[in-house]
Amino acid sequence: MNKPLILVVEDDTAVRNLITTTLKAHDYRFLTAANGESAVLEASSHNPDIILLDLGLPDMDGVEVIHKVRSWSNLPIIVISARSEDTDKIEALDAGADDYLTKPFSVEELLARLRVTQRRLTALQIGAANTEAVFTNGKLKVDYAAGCAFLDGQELHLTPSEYKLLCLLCKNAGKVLTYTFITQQIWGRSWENDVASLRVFMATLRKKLEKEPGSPQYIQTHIGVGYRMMKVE
Amino acid sequence: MNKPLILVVEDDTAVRNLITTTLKAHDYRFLTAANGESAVLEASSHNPDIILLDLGLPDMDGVEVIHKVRSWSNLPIIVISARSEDTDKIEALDAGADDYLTKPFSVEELLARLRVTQRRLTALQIGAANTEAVFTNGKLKVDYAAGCAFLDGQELHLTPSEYKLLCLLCKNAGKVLTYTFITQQIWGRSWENDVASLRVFMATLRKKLEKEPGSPQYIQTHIGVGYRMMKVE
DNA sequence: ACACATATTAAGGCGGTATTAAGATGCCGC
DNA sequence: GCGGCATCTTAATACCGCCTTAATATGTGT
Repeated sequence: MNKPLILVVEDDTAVRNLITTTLKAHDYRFLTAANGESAVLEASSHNPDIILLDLGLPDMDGVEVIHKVRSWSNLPIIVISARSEDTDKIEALDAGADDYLTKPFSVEELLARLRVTQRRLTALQIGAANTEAVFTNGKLKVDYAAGCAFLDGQELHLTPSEYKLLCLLCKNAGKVLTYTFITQQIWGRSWENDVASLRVFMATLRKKLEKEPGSPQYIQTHIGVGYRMMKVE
Repeated sequence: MNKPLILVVEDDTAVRNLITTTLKAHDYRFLTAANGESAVLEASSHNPDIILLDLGLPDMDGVEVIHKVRSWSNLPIIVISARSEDTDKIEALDAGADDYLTKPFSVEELLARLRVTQRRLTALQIGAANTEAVFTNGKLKVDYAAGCAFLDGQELHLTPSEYKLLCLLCKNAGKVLTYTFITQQIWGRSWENDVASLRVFMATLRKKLEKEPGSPQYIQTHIGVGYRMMKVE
């Protein structure tokens, strides 16, 4: 996977800088937001991998931010807060947060918890059921650990979106995946336009891995429903 | 999902009882282990959903337990420890723990973090191929989760309406379904013309799954009433 | 044999999907 | 900060297949 993109939501400039310099030093990319409104905006427009969220924001309560993000996405949210009360923790966690650190926090612990979250993300892409690191189907091979795909021994040059799409289909091989499910997994949302984009990606993906894109061998269309990875001998 | 099974690993009897009574009160099932060896054994033999792990065990270090479990499984591990040093936290998290609470911990917070973990588990199952919803009748198979049907092991290529119709009959196997009921389920309406369409769909469907469409084996006509999926041996 | 209900067949219109290309965006090195 | 490259988005068009409809054939009960 490429460098993960972290959205840092924190109004205190000093703390924000501390976090961002730490992130930069450890090979993360990052965005920042100083209030709730821009946090939601950044999250929806840049689709980060993880959100680091301070609860004490000037314009709205942090829990509200969690709710808004959760309304369209389930990307990991790690809360960093000065409030150490149990009720605060519980409220945030039940609202949809994945972890909760209290200030003052150790930078090393933050990094460790980020690694945990990342580990979970990559585990997700491999799929929970089959712990196989390599998916094989006919002449198609997908090496999840290496993050690349092969057809007939030859490596396929796939864009990030194409690769995600292929992984999703492979890890659910045999099942029909609906348009909305696919777009939610890839973009964390499901708008009308995303389905159109999905069709474009499907076209380019098929062109790369199907010998006759007209009569696909691997990816089958289910009209009005979605797509499905066929099991090839 | 059924009541989740929690493995509680804790050598202090008092703390262990506190945790287990709490779990029992909140509709969890649980197992217990008082040392590292039995913890690994229980985990491998009973396949719990989540492990609650105390690091201070008499026979081996808790981190070692994490490593052993992680060698074959990635089930969620929540560490509960008296050690509040950063290095301890980081070591455990990097070894494969999913969360880390320091004693004394709030019972409510523990429950909240358990809910977070559960939420993550169920979210995973949406994408994973765990739901075994398959209808079987003679040589006919309908995989609702995969969204496709098989006859004698061979996949049937059905149009959306044909598939819907087949599902409806299968889910009500043995019952006679009236024309109006079927059309309302498929199109959400019941006009005169829809019954005519239904007859056409029935013809194409039968042609695909009946060996002798003249004397149907699976779908029986009830004149003046509707159709019925027969139960075949 | 007649009337009625159901099955079959074929043709046309329509909607959803594939494909293409151009414009927008973001990312990288300089 | 700027320019070039790759990727993503958006829109327009062509295409294919499904659905509908109607007309005809077959079957069933009286």
